Amino acid sequence: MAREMIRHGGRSARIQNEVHAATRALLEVTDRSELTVPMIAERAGVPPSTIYRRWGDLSQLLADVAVERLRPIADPDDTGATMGDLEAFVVQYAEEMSSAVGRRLLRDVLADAENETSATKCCRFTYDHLEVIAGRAVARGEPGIDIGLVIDRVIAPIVYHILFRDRDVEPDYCRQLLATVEVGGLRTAA
Amino acid sequence: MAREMIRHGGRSARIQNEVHAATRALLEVTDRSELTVPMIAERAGVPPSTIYRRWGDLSQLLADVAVERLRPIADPDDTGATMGDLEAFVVQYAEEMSSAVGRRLLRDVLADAENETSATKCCRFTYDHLEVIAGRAVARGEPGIDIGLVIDRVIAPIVYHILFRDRDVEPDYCRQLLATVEVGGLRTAA
DNA sequence: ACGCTAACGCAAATAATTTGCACTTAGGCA
DNA sequence: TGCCTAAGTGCAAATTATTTGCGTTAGCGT
Repeated sequence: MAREMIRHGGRSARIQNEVHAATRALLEVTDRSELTVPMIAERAGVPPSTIYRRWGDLSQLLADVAVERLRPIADPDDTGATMGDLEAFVVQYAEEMSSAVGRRLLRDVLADAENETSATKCCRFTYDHLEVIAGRAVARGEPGIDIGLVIDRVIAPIVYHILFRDRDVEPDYCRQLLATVEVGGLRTAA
Repeated sequence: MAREMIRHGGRSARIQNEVHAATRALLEVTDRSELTVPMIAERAGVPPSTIYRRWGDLSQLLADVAVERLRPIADPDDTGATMGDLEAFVVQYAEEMSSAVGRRLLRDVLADAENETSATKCCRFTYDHLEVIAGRAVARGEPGIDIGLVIDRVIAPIVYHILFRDRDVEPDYCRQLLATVEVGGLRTAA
């Protein structure tokens, strides 16, 4: 039987939690550039070799931790109206991602050269959130939103400016971006 | 005299060139994840300590090399018309950046946690290119282009999709993005 | 040409990463 | 339920990468 056999429970899971927790805790007080695997291992109470075997190297571990932190814990706020939902989501997204912590998470996710699935997962989170908002719109009988258009017009510029630090992404700017998908009643993508 | 005293010529410059060349050469045949500083040092004919002292670590060296490779060697093509210039530039930009090499360069630039100037420099290149095109437009008496708008509407989505790998950025898609800044004769940003 | 010192090369010391082997244990199966 | 098997772990030795002190080389300003 060629079954996959990947362990999820018990010790394995406990170790994953402890390593993740140790990483998060150390990132609070340590610069990313002086964070090391042995440091995390000691704090988590495991030997370094366990971390190397399981995650490969520091950047992959950081990417894994970052993805977990970026994973949404709840659906976007329901404001009762599609544009309200969008605005609430986008403004909060920009605020979180442009913070020092958020920026680091974004970079950790992108830095991980192997396992490009980190980046894919992370952008999936955004897509899923927008899909929930789109679903609500339909349920309410409002015109649906074009998710691809929102990503291109709103999310992408925000992420670009955060990554390249060439301008702030304050709420007003986010609303300006959003306004461009609103014209003509959330029209379909070009 | 509190002059800075940074050396640019002679040996120092030669070493920088050799290390850069060695890095580029090794990246052709080696996966980024198995590239090491001692490897580059040997190929460049310098001791590893020289690299560590000068660049700090591998990711900073890779970022430095990436910035140099992204630095434009010439002004964007002059097609005789503003939209033609823009289209030529954007399509080529997307093609270069979405290749395996381009994607790696982009990530190397962003990965470097210290010295965030790498990212800034790199996005400056794009801005400068657009400024040249904008300057030509004015010189021809055509309406000027809003560089911020082009970045938000065209460059940012392209970069986003390349980094997160959630869709291809083929020429047609680039032209669609460009079309949204063309409506109303290159109108001023929102 | 001369002096000053940034940048270098070397090698020893330190730290990180890899690896073989024995052991533990999650999860499937009887 | 209680075996069985291999995924996952811990340990420690071997390897490899990184840091650092110190003497030397060579830009650059005078």
